[in-house]
Amino acid sequence: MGARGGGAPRPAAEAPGGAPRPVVEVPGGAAPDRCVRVALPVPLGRTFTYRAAASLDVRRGSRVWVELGRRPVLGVVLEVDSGPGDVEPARIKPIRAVVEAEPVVPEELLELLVELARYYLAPLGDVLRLALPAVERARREELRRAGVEGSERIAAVGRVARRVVAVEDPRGLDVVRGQARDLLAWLREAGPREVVAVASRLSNGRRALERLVELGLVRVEHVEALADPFFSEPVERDVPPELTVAQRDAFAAIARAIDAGGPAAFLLQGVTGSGKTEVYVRAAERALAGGRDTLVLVPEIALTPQLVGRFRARLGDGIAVLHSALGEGERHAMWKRIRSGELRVVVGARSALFAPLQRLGLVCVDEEHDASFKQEDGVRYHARDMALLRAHRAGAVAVLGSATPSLGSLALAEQGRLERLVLPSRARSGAALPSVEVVDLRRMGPGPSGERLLTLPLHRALEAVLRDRQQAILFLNRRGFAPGIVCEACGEVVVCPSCDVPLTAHRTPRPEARCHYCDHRAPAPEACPSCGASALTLEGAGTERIQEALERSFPAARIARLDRDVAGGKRSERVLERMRSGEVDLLVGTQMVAKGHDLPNVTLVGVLNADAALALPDFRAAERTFQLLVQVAGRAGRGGVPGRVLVQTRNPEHPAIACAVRHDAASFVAHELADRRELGYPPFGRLAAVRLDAVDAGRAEREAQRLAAIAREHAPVGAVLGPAPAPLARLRGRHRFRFLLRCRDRAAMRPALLAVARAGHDPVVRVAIDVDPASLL
DNA sequence: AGCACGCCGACT
DNA sequence: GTCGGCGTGCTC
Repeated sequence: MGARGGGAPRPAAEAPGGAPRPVVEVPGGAAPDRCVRVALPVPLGRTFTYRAAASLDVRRGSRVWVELGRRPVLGVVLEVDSGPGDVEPARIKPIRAVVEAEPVVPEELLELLVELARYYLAPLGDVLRLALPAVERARREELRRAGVEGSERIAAVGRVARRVVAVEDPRGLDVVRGQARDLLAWLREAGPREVVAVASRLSNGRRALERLVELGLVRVEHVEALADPFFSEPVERDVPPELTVAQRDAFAAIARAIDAGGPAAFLLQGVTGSGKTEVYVRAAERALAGGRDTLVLVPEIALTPQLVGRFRARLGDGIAVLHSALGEGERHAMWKRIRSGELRVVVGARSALFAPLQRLGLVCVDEEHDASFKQEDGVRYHARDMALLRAHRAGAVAVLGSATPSLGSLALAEQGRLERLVLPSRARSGAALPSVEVVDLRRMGPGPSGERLLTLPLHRALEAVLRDRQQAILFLNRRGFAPGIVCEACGEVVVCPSCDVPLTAHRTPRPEARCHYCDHRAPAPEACPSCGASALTLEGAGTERIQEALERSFPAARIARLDRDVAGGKRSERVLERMRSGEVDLLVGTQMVAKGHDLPNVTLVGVLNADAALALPDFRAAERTFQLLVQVAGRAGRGGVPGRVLVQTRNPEHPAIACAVRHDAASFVAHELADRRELGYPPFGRLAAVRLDAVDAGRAEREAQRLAAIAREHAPVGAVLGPAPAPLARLRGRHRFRFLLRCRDRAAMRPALLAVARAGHDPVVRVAIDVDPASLL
């Protein structure tokens, strides 16, 4: 085929920045083809060049259907008239079709994606797949069926729902009576609704609806269903609460920036309960009023139903909620409604960063310190950092909110790159900060229950709570019954066969030994796998053991446990609901109890072992511990009753613990920043980790040595640390090594990372470059 | 990543 | 004699 014809390819004629020039002449004097640079959803670290017939309307951001090898793929045009580059012109294939000329993502977002790929050394194709719903990467069959004009059909996936729309009509409401009249009034007021919602609203809703359709007052149209738990129940609009003085000041500053329409960035620092959400909501209203869209990022959407509820209650249903429970079709439907401008506020976790809002004016990142904003596999981006970048690019206002801001954000505030806004007290009057007491585990034996972590002071405090019919939360960052299974006879610890980490003993629902790093499970061993003696004991305590001990000591109390074993995702909300309604007196749990749930009758919080997180081999261990303690302590005394927090530790003088106890964030930050400065760790330097793993330890190590040597050649002296076995030296049967790059700034680090990325490697070894690692584990 | 091509074992 | 295993190599 191919009218490649007489167009003798010119020698690559390009001067960077020079006038774009046609490279392929079309016989007969027709307008010449252009070369177009296209990003494809393949994990190759480069773009591809295609020919676009002059008649095709292609622009930067257009989606095009091209052939890669022998398969059709959808790509995104990055550059029109790019010239052939160093590709032999004869090899350049034509664009098969322009799926839609209108840019698939806003220019600002496309720039972000390109920049993100560069920053994290990730293939642009991988980054594109993050940003486009799966359907947008359509497969061969779909493309075939869809044909050239097929963008709509390619996209038509997902369930279809029926929606009722009031028809523009000069007649008043009085043309109908009864329920039909009420219904019409509601539809005209509230806008389109799904048929299901309409029918259930009135006792005889279906009949009323039929009547309105007969009269031509409403129309039923087919749309893609939302089928979303967050939308299943209509939310009553609520009245904006009055702002505190601090909220008003913070909002005023943000509103000024929004009105000015320029980029600006704020750090909104406020303890839990100080009303950050209300500031976000008002800022979103302000942005909407000015014709700009809002993006709200939260650490985990399942844990923030209150925040979502608040947004819906105030802004109505024009909100997209993106969460992991959405199916591919639903996600896609949502994506399209965002892109079309129908939904102008997006609330979601990490990946919502890529929501195709057209006129972004406000980006809020709630709980900005939360580590889950960092993607830990695939493209390892940090959603908070990229949110700042996106906001800046889009000329939008960024608001990072937290009770315990990350040191990175605090450093940015000090440099004046974030404007700091502080909400000092709790919005609800009468809710004072709890008193925090230290229990020194070194001087404390086991309490009356016989359990070491239920010390006497804690035991007494629990008794008081139960006596006063209040509630308590006990926090222990360790699920299962016991974290160690040890043989009394030979001293061996039972470890996971594929991870070399100690197995955790579980008792419920059945006695088992489980690995917390892979899915290994085995029936609880009867005898020592190493010496055969029947002398295994369970060392240490996890949440299950604490729950058991509490049940023994307080038989009358109603006790619940909240961790990944009892409550994955949705069920955690049920446990919390039982707590809220007073069906539970004592709640034992892991991280999950620390997040911002509002439990007004909780007056006691016990941190059973504050040292657990401190012991991790990670330069951020102290920061994490401090944040965790402040967050957990924030669970106490949110109602009218003052709260009490007991922090059990063997390191009472450690700054992370001592400062958290005194509510003294400033001292902690000063201390920790001084440490980081001395060691050249972020925020005073840049860090990148190169992680390698393979089944064969020798090959992984050899590759680590080789790549580290390459990095050393391209990095400042002393910047490469390692390689060394990773803290979890074997995981899921693979041996892990890593080395670190620690540089003054990004520019110093980049050549070494590029060299590593380009070096290629032994195919049995997996290599991942992690820029700005969130965890060194 | 896909999807080809390519070169060695058990089946109609 | 073919179907099919996944090794390796390329995609403008």
